[in-house]
Amino acid sequence: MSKKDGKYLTTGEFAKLCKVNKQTIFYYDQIGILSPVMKNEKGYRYYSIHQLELFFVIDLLKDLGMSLNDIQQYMQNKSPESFLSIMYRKKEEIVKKRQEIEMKEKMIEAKIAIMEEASHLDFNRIMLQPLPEATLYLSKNIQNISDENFVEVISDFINELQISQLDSGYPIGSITKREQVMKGEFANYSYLYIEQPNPKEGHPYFRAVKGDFLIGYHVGSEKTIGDTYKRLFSEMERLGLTLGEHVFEEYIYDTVVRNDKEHYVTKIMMEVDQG
Amino acid sequence: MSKKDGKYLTTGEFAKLCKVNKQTIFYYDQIGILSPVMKNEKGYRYYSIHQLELFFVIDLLKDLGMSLNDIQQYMQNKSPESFLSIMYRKKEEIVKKRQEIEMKEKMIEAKIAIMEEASHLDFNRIMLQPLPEATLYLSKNIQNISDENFVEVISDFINELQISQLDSGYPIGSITKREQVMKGEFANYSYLYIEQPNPKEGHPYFRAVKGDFLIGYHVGSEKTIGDTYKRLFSEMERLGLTLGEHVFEEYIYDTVVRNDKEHYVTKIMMEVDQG
DNA sequence: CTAGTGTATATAGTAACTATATAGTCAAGG
DNA sequence: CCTTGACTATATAGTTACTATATACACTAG
Repeated sequence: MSKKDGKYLTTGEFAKLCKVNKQTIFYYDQIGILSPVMKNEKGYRYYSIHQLELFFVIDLLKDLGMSLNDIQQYMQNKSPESFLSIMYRKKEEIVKKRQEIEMKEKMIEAKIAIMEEASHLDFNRIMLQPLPEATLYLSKNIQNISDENFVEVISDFINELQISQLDSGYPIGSITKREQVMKGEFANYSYLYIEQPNPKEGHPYFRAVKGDFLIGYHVGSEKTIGDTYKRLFSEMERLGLTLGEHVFEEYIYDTVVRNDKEHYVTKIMMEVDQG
Repeated sequence: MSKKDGKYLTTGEFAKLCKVNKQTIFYYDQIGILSPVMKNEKGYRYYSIHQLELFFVIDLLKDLGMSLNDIQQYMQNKSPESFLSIMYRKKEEIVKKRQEIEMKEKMIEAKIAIMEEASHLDFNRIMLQPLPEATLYLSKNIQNISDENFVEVISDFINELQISQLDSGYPIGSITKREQVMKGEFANYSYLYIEQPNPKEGHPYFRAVKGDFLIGYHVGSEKTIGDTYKRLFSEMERLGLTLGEHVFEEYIYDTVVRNDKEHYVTKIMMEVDQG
């Protein structure tokens, strides 16, 4: 549709170019954030192609978390200065958002790697393996911790994961000291940890591990994990090994991929020394 | 809160760690996507820290556009296999999403650059400037085009911008041929274009420009652009120049930053030859 | 001149929260 | 032991940004 002073688009055409529902365009007119340049005597709306750019800007702002209400505030009172200041603000936000996306991409890759690896495992086999050095982000010590303190430590740990983008997608694991394991206190962990495949500089709570590990898998709820520890200990004895300083546990299949606790799988990695 | 078999979190604590409203946690229980591991005789909910991981996964899926309904479908029937297949799908989607974010970041940078530059301009001055070579993405020819064809060409142009991520954030400009300009048909454009600061390989419709330009700014609606052309022509004559092949127009201030057409600013760049 | 597509308004429904109202629970201090 | 304040629960209504549906008028092609 055209008039002498330029070419115009109908609501349907405009909506198609914006790749949204026609109703959305009506709605934007109604709430006053994007009204047609002209309306004919029958009430038909006509948009100019310059308004497409405006739509794209609205879409951009919306994408960056601006509400239609806030957008409307700006639209009532446009100016190059306020637009520029919004852009500067949004520039900061989008950088953060990009970093979050990048982190999530890494998380997905990690989940894929874990699940692919798990699908090729025989959970009944116990193996002796040297594990390479790894960087772990540790929580504060939680051995014999009280309930309130536990919540606080976990809270700190989780917050730090999110603030510093340390959630690599790898499972949150636990470290138990030999003494507790020997006493059968398998749930009396000393630390929680999360592996960092690409460690960042400037974080204090890291810690490297390296050495020989006896690795077994416990299938079922945590309550029966003692049974698997028993199997591991007898295998240890058979191989003439002694328990090292720490035992690491990681959930491989948990509430994320299983409905039933009986199908949970916990990986147990025991540091061992040649007797 | 704890029980002999591990430490538990109340709804409030859990919500805080998830960084969401407590009501949201109730809601997730209600729709059955994340229910507490246990509920006491008074109906109090208790969550385990492993459920935090489940929440993070839900949040991830939600972020990647999965509806709570779809998430619920999965949660009813979890398995490592279906989780893995979701992850593979989401991996593709997040790559696309990252690229979109990157594009939007570039767009914001471009808008900032344009606005900053504009804020330092004197719109009354006419300048003779050599312009460097630039890569432009062009629409099909729209000279003397009919209304239906116009819509189709614009549609193609805009679609290609979005599909091939060519929307650089620079304004959509127009190219008018000398002949039309001489006849005073300032709105009878031959092409639309958008500048590509980082041109991609493998796109046919690109075109480089380079040479001397007489640059002026028209303040006000398009209807009165003839006045500014008149000023440009007299300046051209004063400098002993003749009009070259094309004239480029770009909206600097438009409906995005101004409510009133009288404050729109159009940049006019006339190719000129030394007489 | 009619069929089919387009436009309009008005109203109701949806997803995913979010807020509010009301009531029961619990631990700490006087 | 009782009260205060901070927590828990459910139920219901409200919000945002659409999205769908119903009804009526307009335009265009055969």
